[in-house]
Amino acid sequence: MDNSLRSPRYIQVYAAIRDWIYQGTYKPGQRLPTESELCDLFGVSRITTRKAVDMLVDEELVVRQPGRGTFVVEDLADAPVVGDMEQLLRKVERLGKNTRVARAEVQEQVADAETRKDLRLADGARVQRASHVRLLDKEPIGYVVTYIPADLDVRFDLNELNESPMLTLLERKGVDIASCDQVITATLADGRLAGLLNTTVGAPLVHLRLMVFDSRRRPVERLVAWYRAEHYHHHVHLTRKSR
Amino acid sequence: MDNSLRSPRYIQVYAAIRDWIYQGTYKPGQRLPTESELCDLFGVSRITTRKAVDMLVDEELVVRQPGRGTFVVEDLADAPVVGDMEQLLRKVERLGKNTRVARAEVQEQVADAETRKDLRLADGARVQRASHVRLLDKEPIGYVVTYIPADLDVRFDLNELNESPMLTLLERKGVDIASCDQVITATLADGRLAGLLNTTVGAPLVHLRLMVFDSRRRPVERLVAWYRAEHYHHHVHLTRKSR
DNA sequence: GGCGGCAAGTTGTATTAACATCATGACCAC
DNA sequence: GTGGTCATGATGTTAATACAACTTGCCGCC
Repeated sequence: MDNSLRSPRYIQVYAAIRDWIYQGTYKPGQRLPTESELCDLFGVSRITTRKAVDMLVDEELVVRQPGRGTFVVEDLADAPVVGDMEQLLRKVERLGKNTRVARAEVQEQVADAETRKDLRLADGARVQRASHVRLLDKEPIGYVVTYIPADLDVRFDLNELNESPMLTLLERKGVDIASCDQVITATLADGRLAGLLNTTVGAPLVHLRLMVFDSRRRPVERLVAWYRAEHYHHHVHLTRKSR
Repeated sequence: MDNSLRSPRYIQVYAAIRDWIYQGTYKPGQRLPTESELCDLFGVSRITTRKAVDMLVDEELVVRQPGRGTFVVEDLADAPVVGDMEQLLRKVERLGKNTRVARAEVQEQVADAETRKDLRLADGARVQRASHVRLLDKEPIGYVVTYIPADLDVRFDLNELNESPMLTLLERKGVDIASCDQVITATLADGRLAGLLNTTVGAPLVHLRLMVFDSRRRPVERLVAWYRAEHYHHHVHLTRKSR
C-alpha cells in the first residue's frame, strides 16, 4: 500500500477489492482470499483489512460466512439500493403517532395466491389480514393492507392496530425483524380506492409493497399500500463512503 | 456492559446512545460525551466505542467533527432513508448501457426559478439543460431533464449524452460526487409527457427528483424525470444491524 | 493591539494481540 | 458403517496502545 497517497489504507484496500469484483477478477459466488491472505497481499494489519471488507459488506457486494470465508454476492446485476432498516422502523413509529386510522378491520382467513407466494405458504394456509385507512388531520392519505402468517402465532386485535402500525406491534411482540424489501411504483385510483381515499377515480397514487423478513430470512409480513401522491414523497438520501 | 448477553458490546453501546438520542437525553445539535468519556462510562475500549458510534454515523443520527466532538444531527424529525450512493452510480451506469436515448437536446440557458433555488444560484445565473427520452427496446420508458450549473465548467455535447447518463459523465469529468437526495412520488401524464412517452393522457407516472452534491455539499446536478409506472419499480432493500 | 505559535483536547488511522464462534473434514470408538 | 470428537482454519469480537490530523483557545512576542 502506498502511504504517500492522501487516502487511508483501508480505503485503498476497499477500492482494490471492489475493482476486482467489478472487473471480474473475482466473480459472483466466488470466495475472496481470506482476511489474513489479504493482509499479506496488501501489507496491512487485519483491522485495516476488516474495515475495508466491512465497507463491501455494507454495500452488499460481498457476504461473510463465519468459518467458511467471504464470498462475492450472486446477483450483482440488479442489486437494489441498500439501506438501514432502523430508520424505517422509526419512521413507521412516528407515522403511527402523528396519524390516525379509520375503517380498521382484522380477520383470519385463507391466504390468496399472491400472499401465499410472497409469504411462502402452502395451499390453504391461513393468514391474519388487517387493513385500514390512514388519516392525517382527518384527511385520508393512504390505504394499507397487511398479511401475517397464522403460524407465526402472533395475534392482533383492533384496539392495538388503532394505536400502532403493524411493524411496531410485531417488534413489540418479539418478532425479530431483520430486513425488508420495498418496491415503490405509481398507479391510478380505481373506484374502490377513490372511495376509501376520498379522491377521484384516476387520481395518481403511490403504490408500495413491503416484504418483511426475520433474521432467518423467513417472511413475517406482507404489506400492500396505496397513498395519495400529494401526501406521499419517498425521500432517499444517499452518501458515498469514498472514491 | 453486561457480557452475559449474547449481543456484542459495541451493539449494546450503540443501542444505549441511540436511545439517549431518541429519548432526548442528548438533543439535536448537542455534543455527545467524547469517545474516551464514553469508554469510561461503558467500561469498554475505544475500538468498541468507535464501532458503536460508527453505526450511528452510518445512520446519520450523529456527525463527527474532527478536533471538536460528536454531535446529534439537527433534523432528527423527518430524516430520510439513508443508503449508499455507490449503488446508485452503478445502477445508472448499467441503465446507460442497457437502454438508448432519443430526442436528446442540450443547451446553455438562464436558470428558471426552481432550478436556481435547488442549485443555489443567483438571479440570471446560467445552466446547461439536457433532456432526453430513454428507450428500452425502442419503447419510451422515461423522460429525463438535467440541469448543471454553468460555473461548474463542465461541458457536454450530444454525442456524449447519447452514450452515458449525465451522472456517469460528471464523474468521468472529475466532479467529486459525494451524496444525493432522491424524492419519488406519483403523477399523471399530461399531454406533452403522454406524447413523449408514447402513452395516454392520465397514465400513471413515477416522478423522480434528484439533487446531487459534491463533497463540499455544493449542488452539482439537478435531475427531474418521469417514468412510465409499468417500467419503473423503485426497489429498496433494508437491513438491520442489530437489536 | 495584533499576530503567530504552542498546548490541549478530540477524532482519524493503524498495529499487535488474544480469544470466541462457526464450519468442515479427518479420525477414532463403537 | 455410523456417529461422536477433535483439530484446523475461517470470520467475529474486544483490548491496549500509539501516533496523526484537526480545532480551539491561550499566551507570549512583536
